[in-house]
Amino acid sequence: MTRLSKLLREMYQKLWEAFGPQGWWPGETPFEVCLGAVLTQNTNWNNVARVLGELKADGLLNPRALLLMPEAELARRLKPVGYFNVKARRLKSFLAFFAGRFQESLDLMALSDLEALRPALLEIKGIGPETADSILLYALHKPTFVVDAYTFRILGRHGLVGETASYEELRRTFMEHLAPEVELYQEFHALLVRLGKDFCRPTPRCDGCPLHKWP
DNA sequence: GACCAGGCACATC
DNA sequence: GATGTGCATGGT
Repeated sequence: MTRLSKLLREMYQKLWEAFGPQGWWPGETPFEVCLGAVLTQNTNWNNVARVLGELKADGLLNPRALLLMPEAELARRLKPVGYFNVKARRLKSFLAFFAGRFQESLDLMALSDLEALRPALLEIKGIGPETADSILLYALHKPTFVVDAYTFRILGRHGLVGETASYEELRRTFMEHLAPEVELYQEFHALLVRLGKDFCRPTPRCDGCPLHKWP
């Protein structure tokens, strides 16, 4: 067992003991998870939940309705999440990809393997590495690790990776040192976000942090 | 009123 | 490859 795999397991253990299961991703259907992944880009989840709730209440939280909706109307509905023009365009490009290749069926999409689907998702304008990995891990249950701003900050501050590490370096760090288990990856990422929100802020709040002065 | 939030594309050096 | 900029609302 390498040093890193030991540290990562230890970190996961401490977070689990401190916070318990996070039950991610919030969302009733895989499709809703995909939309949330795009809408939450650089945005507070509360704003996303509001917009998704409004779409759901109006019966519009499905591929067909959103494909038919004019982009300008979609943008108007996305206002609370910020970047609404950009995100309307990004959702439209995701929907087009999805309808074109999988006939609106996430079940078919889930049949594709990770190695084929990840590059395909990354081809879509507006789907970067974090959004692609979120869709793969939480909507399609593929064992890929999601790296986000909190992951960079937490691993950097605790000296597990260099300050200049790239997205792929961090993703590889997790995937090469942990068993490729979907549930483990889901909980670990969610726990890192929880830690980031509660303690590992841009200005740290170390008082009470379960990883204080660790390792 | 500043700072922050579960990024990404694109231009430029 | 690294670095800078635009995109924008809502909570603290």
